Amino acid sequence: MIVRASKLFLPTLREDPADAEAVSHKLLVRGGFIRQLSAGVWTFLPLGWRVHQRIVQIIRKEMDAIGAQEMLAPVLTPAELWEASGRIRYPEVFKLRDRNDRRFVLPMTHEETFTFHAREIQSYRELPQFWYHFGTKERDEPRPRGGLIRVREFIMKDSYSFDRDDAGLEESFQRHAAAYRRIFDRCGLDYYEVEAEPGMMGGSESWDYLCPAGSGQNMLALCENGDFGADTEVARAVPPPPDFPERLDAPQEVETPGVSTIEALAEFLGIDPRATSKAMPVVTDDGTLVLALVRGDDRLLEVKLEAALQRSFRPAEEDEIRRTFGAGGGSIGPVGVSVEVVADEALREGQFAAGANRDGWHLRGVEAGRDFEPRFADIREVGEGDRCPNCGGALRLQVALEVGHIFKLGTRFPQALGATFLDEDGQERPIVMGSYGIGPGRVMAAIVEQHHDELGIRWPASVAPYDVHVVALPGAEEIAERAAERLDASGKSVLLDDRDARAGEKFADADLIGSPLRVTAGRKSLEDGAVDVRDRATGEDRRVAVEEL
RNA sequence: CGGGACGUGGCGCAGCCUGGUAGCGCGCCUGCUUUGGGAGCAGGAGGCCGGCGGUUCGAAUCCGCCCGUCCCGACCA
Repeated sequence: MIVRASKLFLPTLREDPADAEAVSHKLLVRGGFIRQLSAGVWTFLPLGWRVHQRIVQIIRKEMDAIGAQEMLAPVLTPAELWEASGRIRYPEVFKLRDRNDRRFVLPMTHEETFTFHAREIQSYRELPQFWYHFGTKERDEPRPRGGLIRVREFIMKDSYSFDRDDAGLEESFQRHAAAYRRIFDRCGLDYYEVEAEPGMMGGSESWDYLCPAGSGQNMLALCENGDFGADTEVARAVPPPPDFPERLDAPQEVETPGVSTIEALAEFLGIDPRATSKAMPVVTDDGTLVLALVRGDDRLLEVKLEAALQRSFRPAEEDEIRRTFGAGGGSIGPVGVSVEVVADEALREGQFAAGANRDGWHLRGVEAGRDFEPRFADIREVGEGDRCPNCGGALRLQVALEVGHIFKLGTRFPQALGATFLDEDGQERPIVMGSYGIGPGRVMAAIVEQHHDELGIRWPASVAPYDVHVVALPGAEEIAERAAERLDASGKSVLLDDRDARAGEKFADADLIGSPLRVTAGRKSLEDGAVDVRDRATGEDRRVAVEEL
């Protein structure tokens, strides 16, 4: 197919849009791929939609290859389904009413809808099933940002597996994981498959596909030796060891007037800040007060504590702290308290300074197991300087973009919505479910984040808007046409720049748009009856006769 | 939801502090010249200055409220 630039709606911009920060945001807008309609709401212009469609097609092929069946579920969804699953209470769910006051939801994913249809599955003989669609998702995001990186409406490939038991789910999950790896490979992405925090989806296990990028909402912890990559929300790393002071046989009270920070405490006691501990009292959603304890130089990571407690929580308030510990926030500790203590793994060995539950006093030489009985859990945030849990190599943190997420959901939705089947023994059992999502728009943003230079985008051939960008310069229109036709005949998609514009402008647009090959027909090449072919990625140029294209 | 910034032709910006008939660059239209990396000259079109209210003889400019957009945080399949 030959598309003429003179007829194409391709509004390229010379300057970066003022409100863009992320590279992918700038280049996709400048290149005329996308335009914003409202915060987090984007239109794909012709070029952007072509790329989107190419990504969709790669996903579709790989989903079909594992036996998944494509269908299409609606956006408008009766609220009852979401009441049944309980997800209606999530604040980012768009809700609306019709003229008769019937309540609807605009889904962020389609677990409810697909489970609703899975109710027609009656026998183990019909299992497993893989269903998927490319559906529009809506999210009332509190803060959209970064072009296509975080949006309020987007298309997602979501698939759902239905199995009779956990072993079946494991198999379905692995097949999806393999398909996802092929998809991201074909898209030319550098990515990591990592354990993830399942968040509000729940379920027993989930994996994330994270792409290192200049912008993104996830943080990857990567080992210098390449044997470890994990989302910092779940990463379990080895913190640098403390330089412990001399061991004490029992905790010793020390008066520490006016000392409320870890730095001040370490300095006052003349010890390594790593040999101190920090107490964070929280109140869980059932009203229980819990004391979380991390090393003085560490930060508590809320999602990890939430996972450890299996409940959400809020920080305790000053009066709750005083009532429970008999001291203010800066002076509390784990010794002699009646509440549950969740201590970070880093506190398992050694003696640490801690608050004494007495204003203006601390304890030194506090030892877990001897002076208090905590429940240990990994609740600290991974930091620069940590070591790899596998090989001890240095970890570095890398911003990353989540392009896919797969979940072992189990029976939560089938149970809530009554999707059951009969097994060989005639027993009614809930279907065991998995769900698997990829955002093609995010994939597109991630590709641009990873494939660009100062001039523009360098699309991998598999997803480029056009295979070849033919630039027709004045006097060589005819040879350009012939080149385009020849390329078209050989099955390439061609963008022919036949606009009445200057050479520099055409080259700049070609670089910006970023198709993998550029073919230039102009006076220079005309002398040889040839064209110049340039590789966008390498910048390599060669002169080729039209007949040899 | 907390903090910060911004809103002026299509795009990027100045003007606002110190009120007095709205400006620059790019883009756009016409003509001539030019033509392998974003041309030159000449002429031209295009703006409820985000909205509403207030102060004032007079508001893009000062005050108030609202809306929108971006950034940081909280939040996030």
